Amino acid sequence: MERPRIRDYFQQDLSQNETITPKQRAILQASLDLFAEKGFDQTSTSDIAQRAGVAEGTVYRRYKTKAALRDAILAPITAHIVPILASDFSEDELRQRYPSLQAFVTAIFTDRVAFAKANVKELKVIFEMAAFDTERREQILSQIAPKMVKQMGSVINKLKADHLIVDWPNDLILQSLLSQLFGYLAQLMLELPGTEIEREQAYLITVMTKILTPGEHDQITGQ
Amino acid sequence: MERPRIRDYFQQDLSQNETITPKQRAILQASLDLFAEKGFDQTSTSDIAQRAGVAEGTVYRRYKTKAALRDAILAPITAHIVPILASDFSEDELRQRYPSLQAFVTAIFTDRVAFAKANVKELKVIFEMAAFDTERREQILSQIAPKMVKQMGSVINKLKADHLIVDWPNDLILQSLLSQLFGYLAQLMLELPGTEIEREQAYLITVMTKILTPGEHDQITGQ
DNA sequence: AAAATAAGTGAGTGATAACTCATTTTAATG
DNA sequence: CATTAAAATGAGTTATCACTCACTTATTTT
Repeated sequence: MERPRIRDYFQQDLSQNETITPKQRAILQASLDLFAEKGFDQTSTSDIAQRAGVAEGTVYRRYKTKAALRDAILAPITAHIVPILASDFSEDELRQRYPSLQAFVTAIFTDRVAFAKANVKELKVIFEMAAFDTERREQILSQIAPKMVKQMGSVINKLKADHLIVDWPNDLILQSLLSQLFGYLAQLMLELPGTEIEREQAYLITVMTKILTPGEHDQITGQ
Repeated sequence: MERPRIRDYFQQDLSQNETITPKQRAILQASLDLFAEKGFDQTSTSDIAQRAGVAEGTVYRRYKTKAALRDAILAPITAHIVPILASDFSEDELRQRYPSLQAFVTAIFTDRVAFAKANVKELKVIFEMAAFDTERREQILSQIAPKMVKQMGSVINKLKADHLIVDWPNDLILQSLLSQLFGYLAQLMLELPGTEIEREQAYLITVMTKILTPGEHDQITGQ
């Protein structure tokens, strides 16, 4: 059940361009950890230096500002989170036919959820930025949203054509599915008490299947 | 279509204990606005003073620290948000029978959504606090969660007894419904582009009904 | 191994933000 | 109207934080 970690792509990205020293790597790791724990504003550069075991000046050697450090952390996350969360649909999953919608939904979401679980810190960071920093939100969404809508849109269209799922506008289908997914991820990220993760996961699949299944209540009334 | 505003309870609360001067009221209003616009950390006390049209010292007259000011804002929100979001179920809605589950869900959620729309600023503030301040989150949740679970739990139990909805654990039902609601609220709060609010709202009801409707996919498999 | 380049250091700096307090202004009371 | 109390003021204090730089240590090159 090995899941890819954004962290790995992270290091991969960096070592492509220039060599990265162990101390610089420690700074990035400490920043990610602290941003996820306390949030960006609540983390000082001296906090980062302390956690990374370096002098504060070292933090500023590669990244000229704290904002640049944040962006250096954010970039690989936004770059890799979409391809993994949204891609591979048409290639792998759709090629083979699934016996039921439930089986299909299960196949698609179990490993996405596993991926999310393996990258909780990264998700926390990206959520904070997207939620409370308007500029950052627009930046992140402009990179993520179009690809996501396109990738998943093609899957949805194929399923619609075969009358396997409800005939609703794609953005509405996506919204309800993502709401369920994020609701689940919120539990992981916020470490809410009294949640049995495994049970929730099976339930998540069931609810998503139910939403997608064509049925009697599908006429959307109102304007 | 007048919906209660937390703002009103806010002023009500304050005027009960002591008299509140116009300038102090302006400070609270400015704080709420700025916290919702920029977030707590990004708002300085001088920002607040400027927006409220008072001297910075005046901000500290009633509230000894910035944190105390935050708590004074947070308290009435948490205190009144639950009774309105979760209550009145058994009293009003459940007494009369609804022709369909859809009608019941519609009746319950339309005014909750309207209430949320009328209090977007307050919701933004409470979400920021709950999302990235662990202490505040526990404080807020300990006040909100138990009441919510209890209030809505009783409604769910009655519906279950009549076999009108799925026989799932209450916390799981709540989670999926709240996920949908929050997914919708996120659009309001983040002002995401390209969303037609009215259409989403009708859709929200439909999805919630679909989730609740008993059916064939309701066995939760997996462990 | 000497020279040159890069990496790392930490005391120091300027700016900003939270918070204080002596004084002034406003409101209440006799 | 005079006196007293409360409210408001804003210049000033302290602390913290992002960021700099002259200098030291490590690494690479010749």
